[in-house]
Amino acid sequence: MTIKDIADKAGVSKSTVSRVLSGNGYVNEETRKKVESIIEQTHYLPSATARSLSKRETNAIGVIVPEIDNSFFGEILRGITEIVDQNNLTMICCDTNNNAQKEERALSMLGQQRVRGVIITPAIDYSEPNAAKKLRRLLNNLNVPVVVVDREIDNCTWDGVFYENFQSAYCATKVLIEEGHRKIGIITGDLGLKLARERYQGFLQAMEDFDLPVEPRYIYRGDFTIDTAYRLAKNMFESGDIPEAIFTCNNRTNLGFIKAAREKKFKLGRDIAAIGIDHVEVLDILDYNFSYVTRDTVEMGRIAISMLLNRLKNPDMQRNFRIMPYKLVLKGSEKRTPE
Amino acid sequence: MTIKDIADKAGVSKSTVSRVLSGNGYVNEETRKKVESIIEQTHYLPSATARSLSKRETNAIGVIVPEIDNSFFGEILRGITEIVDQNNLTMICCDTNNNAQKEERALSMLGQQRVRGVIITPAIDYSEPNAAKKLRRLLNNLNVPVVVVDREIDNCTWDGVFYENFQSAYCATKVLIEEGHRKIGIITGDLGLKLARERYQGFLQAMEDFDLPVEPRYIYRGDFTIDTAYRLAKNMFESGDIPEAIFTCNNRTNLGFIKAAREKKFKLGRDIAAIGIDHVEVLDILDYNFSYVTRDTVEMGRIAISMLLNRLKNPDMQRNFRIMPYKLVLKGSEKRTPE
DNA sequence: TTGAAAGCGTTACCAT
DNA sequence: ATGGTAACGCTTTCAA
Repeated sequence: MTIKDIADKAGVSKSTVSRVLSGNGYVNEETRKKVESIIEQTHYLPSATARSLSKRETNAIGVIVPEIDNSFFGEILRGITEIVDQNNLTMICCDTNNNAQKEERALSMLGQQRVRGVIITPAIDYSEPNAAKKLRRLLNNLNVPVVVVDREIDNCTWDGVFYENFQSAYCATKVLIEEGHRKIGIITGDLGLKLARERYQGFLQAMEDFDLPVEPRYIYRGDFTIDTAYRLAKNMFESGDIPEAIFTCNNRTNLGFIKAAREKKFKLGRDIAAIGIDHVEVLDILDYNFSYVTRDTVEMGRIAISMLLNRLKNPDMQRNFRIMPYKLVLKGSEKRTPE
Repeated sequence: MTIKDIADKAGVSKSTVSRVLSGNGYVNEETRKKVESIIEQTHYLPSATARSLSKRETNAIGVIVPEIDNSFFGEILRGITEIVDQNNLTMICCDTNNNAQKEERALSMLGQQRVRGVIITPAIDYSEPNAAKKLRRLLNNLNVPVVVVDREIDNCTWDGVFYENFQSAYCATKVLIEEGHRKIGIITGDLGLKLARERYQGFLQAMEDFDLPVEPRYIYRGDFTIDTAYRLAKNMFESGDIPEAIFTCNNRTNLGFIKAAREKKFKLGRDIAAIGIDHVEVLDILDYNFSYVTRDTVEMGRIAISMLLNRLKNPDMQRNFRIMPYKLVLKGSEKRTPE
C-alpha cells in the first residue's frame, strides 16, 4: 500500500495525496474529503522511511543510557518519552550496560539512522585512558546536537543537564556535622568520574570548613555499585573501627551500605548516622528512615529533550548548561541517638 | 557524504562500494582495501533510511511498555536490548503510561516506521469496553509479527510470554494455609485484567481445596497501584477486623501493603502474615522479610525478542506461547509468630 | 487547484 | 570483477 495506490483509488495524482497528507499546499475540499476517506478505509500509513529519504531528515532522536534497568534512568526515560510523544518524534533507545564498546556501536547505529540528535549518559569506562577523547570524536562525527545527562564529558561544548554534585555533598556532610558527629566516613563513587570527584570534594570541603579532620581510614573508595559498597561497609563494620556517621554517594551505594548495616544489626539513626545522595523510590514508599539529598529525575529527562528540541530550532543559541538543584530529605538516619 | 562520494574518491562505481559495504558479490581484494580505507578516513556511515527504502525492509523493532519507570519493565527492556544489540537491530521504544490513546498513537508511529515486529505489553484501559478488539485491529493492521508480554490480549493468536498466574497465586496461598492461617485476605489487582483474575482464581482454588471459607470482607479489590493497595490496607488495619494473613498480587500492591503495615506498626511475620507476587529488587537487597513468588523478568525480555526473531525467520511455525514458571522465595513474612 | 517529473541514497539486476 | 540503471515511496518544484 503506497501513496500511488491511494492516488489511483481516489483518481488523483500522488502529489495531491501528498498534499492532503502533509497539509501543505492547496487542495480542493471535495478531493481532500475523498482522499481522506480512502486513507481511512484502507488503513494506509505513509512510509516514514520514504518520507525521511525524500525530506533528507528523520524524526528520530537517539537516547543512550548505561543501565536501562536502574530506576534512575527509568525516570529519565519517562521524562523524555513524555515530550518525545508530544512532538511526534520517535525514540531509538540504546542501553550500553556501561560498556564503552557497546556505546561505540550504539553511536554508529544512531548515525546510520540519521537521528536528529542524541541524548547520552556516557558509559563508565575503566580500561581506556583517553576514552573521553574517543567519545567526543564519535559524537562529533554524528554532526547533530547532543545533550549530555548526569555524567559530564571533559572538554565538550554540548548542552547538558547535571547535578549540584559538590553542593549536595557539602550539604549532606554538613547535616552530619551539625548533628554533632566528628568521625565521619564516606563511601565514594568511582573517582575516575568527575561527578564522583565533585561529591568527594564537597565532602572534603565541608569537613575542612568545620575544622574536622579527614581520617584516611574512613575514606572508602567505592565504584557506585551495590556490591562494592556492601563489601566496603561490611569490612568496616567487622573491623571494629567504625565512624560515627557515613556519607554514601549514589543510590546504589546507599543500598549497599544499608544492606551491610542491616546485616550487622546496626540501626541507622541509633547505632550509626548515615546520609546519602539520590532517592530510592522503594525506601520512600516504605518510609524507611534513610536521609538523603536528591533531585527531580523525571524533570531532568524533560529538560534534556527540551534542550535538544530548542537546539534543533535554534542551532546558534548559546550553550545550555543546566544544573539541577538538590533537595534535602531528612528521615532520621542523620542522627545517632542510642535509645 | 553519500555512497557516490565514496565511489568517486575511490575511482569506482557506487555498485562496487555497495558490494564492499554489504559483503555481497565479488570485489577485488585491492579495490576492497582502497574503498575500505576511504570509508575509514571519511567516517562515512551509510544511510539506514536509503537502505531500508531500497531493500523494502527496516531493521527496527518496536517495543511498547505501559510504565517505563516501573522496574519490572526496566528488567524486561534490559533483556530485550541484550539481544537486539547482538542482532544489529534498532529498538524503537514507546511508553504508553497505561493510556490506550497513547498506545494507539505509538502503534501508528511504529507502522509508519515499518518496524519488522513489535513487542507489546498492552496498556490497562478502564474506560473503553471493547478495547481488546480495537487493539487487535491496530496490531493486525501493522501486518508484522507481534509478541505479547505479561498481559494477555483476548482471542489473539500472537506469540507471547506470560506467567503462571493461577499456579503462583495458588502456591502463595497454600504457603499461608500450611502455616496454619485460617483467616486469609487478598488485595487483588484490577480484575478487568485477565492476569489479575487468574491470580484471584488461584487464591480461591487454594482456599477451596483446603476447605477454608473465603470471607468477602477480606477480599480487597485493588488495581495494581501502590496507592490503592495502601489505602485498602490502611482501612483494613484501622477497621480492627484484620485477617491473619494477606496475599498481595503484584509488586506495586506488595509495596502499598507493606507501607501501610509499617505505618500501623504491624510487623510482618509477627503481627500479620503476608506473601506477594513479584520481587522488588530493593527489598531483596535489604533482606527485608517479605515472602513472594516471582519469575525471571530479564529472561522474559530475552524470550520475547527471541520469539520475534524466530517468527521472522519462520513465519509459519506454530504459535509460541511461553509461560514463565514461578519461584517461591520465603523470607519469614509467611509466618505469624508473636515474639 | 492539480499533475509531471526530478531527486533523496541505497540495492539489485543485468551487461560487459 | 565492475559499472550502469531502474526501483524503492515519498516530497517538492515547476508548469499548466
